[in-house]
Amino acid sequence: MADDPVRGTVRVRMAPSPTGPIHIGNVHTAMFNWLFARQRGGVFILRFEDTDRARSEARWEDVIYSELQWLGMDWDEAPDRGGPHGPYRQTERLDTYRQWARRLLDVGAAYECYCTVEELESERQAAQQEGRAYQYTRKCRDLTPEQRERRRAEGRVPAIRFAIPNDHVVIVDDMVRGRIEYPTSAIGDPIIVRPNGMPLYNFAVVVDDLTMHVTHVLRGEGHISNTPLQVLIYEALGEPTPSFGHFGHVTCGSGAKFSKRHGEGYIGFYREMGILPEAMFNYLALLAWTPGDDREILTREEILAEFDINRVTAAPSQFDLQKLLWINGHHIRRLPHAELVTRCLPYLQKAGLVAADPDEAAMGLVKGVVALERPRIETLEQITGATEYFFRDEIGYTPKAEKLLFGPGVIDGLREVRRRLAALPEWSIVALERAGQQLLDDTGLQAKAAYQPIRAAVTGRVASPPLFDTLFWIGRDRAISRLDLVVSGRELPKAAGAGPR
RNA sequence: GGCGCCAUGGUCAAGUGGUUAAGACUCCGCCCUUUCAAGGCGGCAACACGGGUUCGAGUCCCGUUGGCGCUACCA
Repeated sequence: MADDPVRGTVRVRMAPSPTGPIHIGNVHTAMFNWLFARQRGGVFILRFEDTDRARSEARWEDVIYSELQWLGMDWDEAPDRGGPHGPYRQTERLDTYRQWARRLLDVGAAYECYCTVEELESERQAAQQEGRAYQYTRKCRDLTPEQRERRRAEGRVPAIRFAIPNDHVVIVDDMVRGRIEYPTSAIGDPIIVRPNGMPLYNFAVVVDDLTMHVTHVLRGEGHISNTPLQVLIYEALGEPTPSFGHFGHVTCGSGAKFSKRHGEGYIGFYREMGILPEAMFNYLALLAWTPGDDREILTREEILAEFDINRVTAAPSQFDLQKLLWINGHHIRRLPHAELVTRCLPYLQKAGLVAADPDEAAMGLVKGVVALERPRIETLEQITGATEYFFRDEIGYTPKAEKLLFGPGVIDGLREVRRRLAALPEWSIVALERAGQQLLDDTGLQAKAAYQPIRAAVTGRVASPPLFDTLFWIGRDRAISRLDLVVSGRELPKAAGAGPR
């Protein structure tokens, strides 16, 4: 179903203000818009609401493009690629707003208001002192042409106000929350165009959405209260009203609602820590939506095939890093191994563990150790901490490892281990396993008692992948020199980070 | 203050008048196991409150409370 039965092709949009790094919540609604469009063969539009010139910057537009790209979402019409209904930046559409404002004036649905900011402010304060809710008095609504002329002569430049119809209830059939009723008595006549010609948000969105033929306005719940006014403007203009749907907000961190600053609400924060885009996509899809059964780990394709706006919940939701990490772990484990290696490599290089242009041997080691850690890591970045002892000559020892190495009889045991490892005819996992078994047979020790000290001595920690794989990839020379150090009784270097292992 | 939206465990959530109120994350325990993970099994933990409607209410209605939003010459 490529087309909406009554309106033709589905057209949706994301309309952010480029005033800071895009918030997770906006990415979430962008994603639902994208899913809705792609599922129906529709069009996904990107438009920037940059009328707040002081705070809008081009670099934030780039951030938005790259975050969408990272998540695998594409767009059809936008400033960067044009489209039939552009331009796609509000500051480049001023003429259009002027034309539509003229039309509102002509049909008598809007009027010029000559009140000054100071006058309005004092009215507002008066209302506040009397304890009544302020609403514009509408005193410019019925100005005669002569009165308007007189004010102009005083040098006043008018703003344009929209005339809200009296005693009328606007009904919106919201796609995610059903019928919403809103009395017009709660809305004062709003200014829609400033004296300097700059349109205000609620007017500009309507003009943009109608001239871009947007069929479904899917956005955050913060816009619910704006919707009745917007519907009134569509009606006054005699233009068809799009369908509306309002998603609950996604909040991040402890209560802080709109922290657009760096940190938890910024999606790049998660990318940098090694969250896979497919995991982020998966997690975000599960916020306010479920496939209708118990599945939690889903691919982008599965989500695209099964997303259903009728199953989207209206309640707000809290972003939970723990669950994202769990989902990320699953996606890491389901990645083809070569692909996982490719994605881990930059993290290892950034940590200085692997050269910028690793040779074949280095890549062999990377592949080997990534395979060992694959079931253990939850983020790509964790690969560095988890595998550094495979790459460095010098390692640090955690308190737990140190304590274990000081246990009774441990040093003597390790001397014997060192001797056997040095004598091994072949350094392979099979040979190491055989030697390990031999050690148990000869000493009568339990595996745990025999192996943990070895692990601690060669890795500096008490937890690692299976011992013989670990030894194999550490290599004979490093393993032996680490054993020598431990056996020597010299003080062991401390592990840098307070890593638990 | 006025108006609007929202309300199931700590978190994400299933549920569309009749269920012992699913499932997942987190946490705890057990199994597996050379350690740590992964995996398997099990456990703790919820319908915000008060009234209705109904034979019967987490589900419908009203009110209260709480959270959020709008109430701008912000978006």
